[in-house]
Amino acid sequence: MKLPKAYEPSSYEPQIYALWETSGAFASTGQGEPYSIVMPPPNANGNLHVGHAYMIPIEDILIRYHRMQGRDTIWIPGADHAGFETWVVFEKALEKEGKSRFDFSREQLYKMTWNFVEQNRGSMELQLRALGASCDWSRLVFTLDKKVVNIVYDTFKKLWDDKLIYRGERLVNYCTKHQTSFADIEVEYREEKTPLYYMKYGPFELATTRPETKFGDTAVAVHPGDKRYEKYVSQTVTVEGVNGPFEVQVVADEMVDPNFGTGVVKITPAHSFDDWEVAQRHNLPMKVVIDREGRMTEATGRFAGMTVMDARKAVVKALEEKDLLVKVDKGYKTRIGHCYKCDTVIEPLPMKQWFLSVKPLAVRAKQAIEQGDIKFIPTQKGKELARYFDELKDWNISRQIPWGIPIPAFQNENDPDDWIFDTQVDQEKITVDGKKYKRDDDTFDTWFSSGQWPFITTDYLQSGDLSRFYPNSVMETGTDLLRPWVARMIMLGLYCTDKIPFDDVFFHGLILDERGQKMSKSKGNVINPMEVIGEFGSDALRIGIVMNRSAGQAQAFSTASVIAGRNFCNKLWNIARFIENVAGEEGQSVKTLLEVNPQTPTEHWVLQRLDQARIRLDDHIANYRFAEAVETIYHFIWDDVADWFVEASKAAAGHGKLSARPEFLNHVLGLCLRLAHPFAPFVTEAIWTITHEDDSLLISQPWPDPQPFDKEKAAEFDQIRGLVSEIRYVVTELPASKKYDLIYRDDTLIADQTDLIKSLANLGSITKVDQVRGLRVATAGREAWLDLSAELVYDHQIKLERRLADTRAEITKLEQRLSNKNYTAKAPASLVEESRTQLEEKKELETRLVTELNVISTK
RNA sequence: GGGUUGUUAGCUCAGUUGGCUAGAGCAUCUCGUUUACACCGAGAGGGCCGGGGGUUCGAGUCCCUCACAACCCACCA
Repeated sequence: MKLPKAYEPSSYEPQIYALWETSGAFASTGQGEPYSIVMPPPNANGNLHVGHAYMIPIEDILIRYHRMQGRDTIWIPGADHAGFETWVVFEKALEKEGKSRFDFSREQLYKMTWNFVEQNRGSMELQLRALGASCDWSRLVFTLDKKVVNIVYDTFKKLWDDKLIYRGERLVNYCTKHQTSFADIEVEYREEKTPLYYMKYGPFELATTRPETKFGDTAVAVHPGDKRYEKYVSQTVTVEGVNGPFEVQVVADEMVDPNFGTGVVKITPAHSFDDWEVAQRHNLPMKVVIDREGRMTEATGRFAGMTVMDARKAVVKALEEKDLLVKVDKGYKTRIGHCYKCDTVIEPLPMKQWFLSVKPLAVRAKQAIEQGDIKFIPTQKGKELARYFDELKDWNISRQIPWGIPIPAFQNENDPDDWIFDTQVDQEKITVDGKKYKRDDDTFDTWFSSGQWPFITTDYLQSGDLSRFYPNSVMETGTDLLRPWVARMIMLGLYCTDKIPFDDVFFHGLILDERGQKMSKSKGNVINPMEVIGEFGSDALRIGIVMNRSAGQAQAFSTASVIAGRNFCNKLWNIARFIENVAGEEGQSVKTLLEVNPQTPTEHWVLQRLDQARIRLDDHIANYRFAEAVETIYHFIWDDVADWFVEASKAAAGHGKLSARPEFLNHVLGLCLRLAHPFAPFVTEAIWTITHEDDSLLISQPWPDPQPFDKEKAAEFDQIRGLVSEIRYVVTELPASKKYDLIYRDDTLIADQTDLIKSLANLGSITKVDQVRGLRVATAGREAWLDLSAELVYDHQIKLERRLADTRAEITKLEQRLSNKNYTAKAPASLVEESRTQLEEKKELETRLVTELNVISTK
């Protein structure tokens, strides 16, 4: 088949992907050393974003590369039920229909959400295909699949039996709109202006931003060293309040800043995280005054039923009326937590939750990190994580949304403290040993189940056929998931399997918009990867996003780089077109890929370059330097293959000479496609399948072996390149209307490669002469002259003079360096030797330049 | 307040354990329609490597310090 003139990604990519998928190329082979990646599961019913457009190519590069290396490779895709995110979307859809979650039972809600997800599912899977993800779709795991739930229950049971699960009342970040608690990391804090009210408070005066919580006060705290209030500590004082007098204890606690406000703090254990801590330390009672709807409770008397904000106004007014308000600082600023979805102010509320005692798990995880059992890229992330394990608090694993894995626990109807583990979560009530139990309606925190992802997806605990892929070779994820996810995978992985879940962790940074701003819907600066693919192609996006980017750094998206990627694909395409044409003219077919040994210097040279590129790619990929790897393949293909090798092959192509042997061109093309395939899978595969008449696929080809080339021969071509570059440099400055001639004497390389040099340097002729004239091609160090008129030579004089000055400056520098005894004594011998050689070369060049200038001036 | 990262060409970024004249892409300038490619070719220009100090024969790279930016954690009653 013939290659069409231009590469149109959109007309090849879908078919190419379908070819791969139907051929079974994505499946593990069962042969060789296992190499595995488990994909961080994208939201099942969402769309991919640019973050995925970075994550997927990286993982795909690793997978394709190792697959070609002959490893037994698997990339397991996943789909996330995305507990909270999906829930919000679903609830909005419900609201549109004029319904609410309160109209349905939990079972109904779960089923409805399931159907909702099913309906909206599929787009992210299509988008993964558009990105070229060579993952094994037959292994796709959904985070609510039965097997996931079963393992999560086993883990919960194991933790339960190990007494690491407990029911505790804790202050939680509670969103009164979503009726759910949040992990600390899910709360968005913002600095805001909020009035600071100074009020009379028994014998004290104190400041608070939340006067409405006054009814929940059970103490006041002062700093232990604060002389002003020393005498009150441990006393009970009577406070006149808006609802009449009440009593509180006075405690001394370090958390109080004696310099802030009046140095006195009212303690409301039920509605403030700090106060909660103080209450724990001093055994203080707790009084709840705000309910889950965000309204004041009966305990607040006449304020009951008011919203928090209304109550605040009403209480302030009441304080004023009772002359208890001293002053108001209206300019006070503080950080207030908001629900990251609906922006409602987060209320700290005490609630019964399931907790996991993380200490024993964290200690083990930290130890593993400190022993270096896991390789982190970038390295600092490991240290960050080790510190995090020190300060990790017990993990609240309950969530109050129906869309998730139900917690398999039941409560005795007659004894609230009697909880049993049971997996019959489809039953609202069960009877065990004659006692009636009621199901807990909470679901697990998403991270509790996804924290087990590496061994769930590989069926490790079930010794399934994928268990050889655990631990995973590498976990590739975003820096933002270091704590919520990676930390948990390590803890739970060690706890459940006694193994670290992955050998390496690679963190990719956030992708910012073109101006370095964080992307957000509200800013309207979100880049849709599918649009980029539509415009430039999938390979272009992959290359553009991987190049100019390093691990763990938040960096801007760059359309220019995507364009570079597109151009690269086009370059590859056209190299293939050229080779196809030559092969066609010569009657050669590309059907078979035979090993073809190099003959000419050009051929030796290109194999040398190819080998060097291969070695560098191996090294870059082994060290997760993807941007450098892309740069390596880009420049090898463009500079070495297109600009030198292909150009050089033209010199002989028209002469029926063998230096442009079509079979060798084909051979090189095949090697290039293989090297480039992990980075630009679509275009390389398109070229492969079009130029090969058999039904082989590039995706399944082996990575190139070391190449047979002769260094000496390759060096000859380097000599030619030097000469050609020099000629081009000189000729560029000359009038462009005509071709120039080269003359030489006693130069076998030039004699042997006349056609090549003539073609590459675009010369009129190359002739051997006895008497030279014109301008010597000075820097290349060959016996060659450009046959120029005296005027042209004279015009070039200035350039030569400048070059001479530069050369002399370099000589001075080198001489200074070498005359420094400290340098010659302390620097490595090889380096000093290098400097010496360099000096020699520069001096030779100087001599040639001087001679040439003398010749010019005497003319 | 604590921590992390960053500050290199007009823009976006590389620069691996300190070592040759600090690189790339895009952009800019000059020349060029040589039948693979104008999504091209040949060539060029452009950098007090954020400021200051130090260690070293040698610093973009290590140390100190300052400035600015981003992010994370904690705290702010």
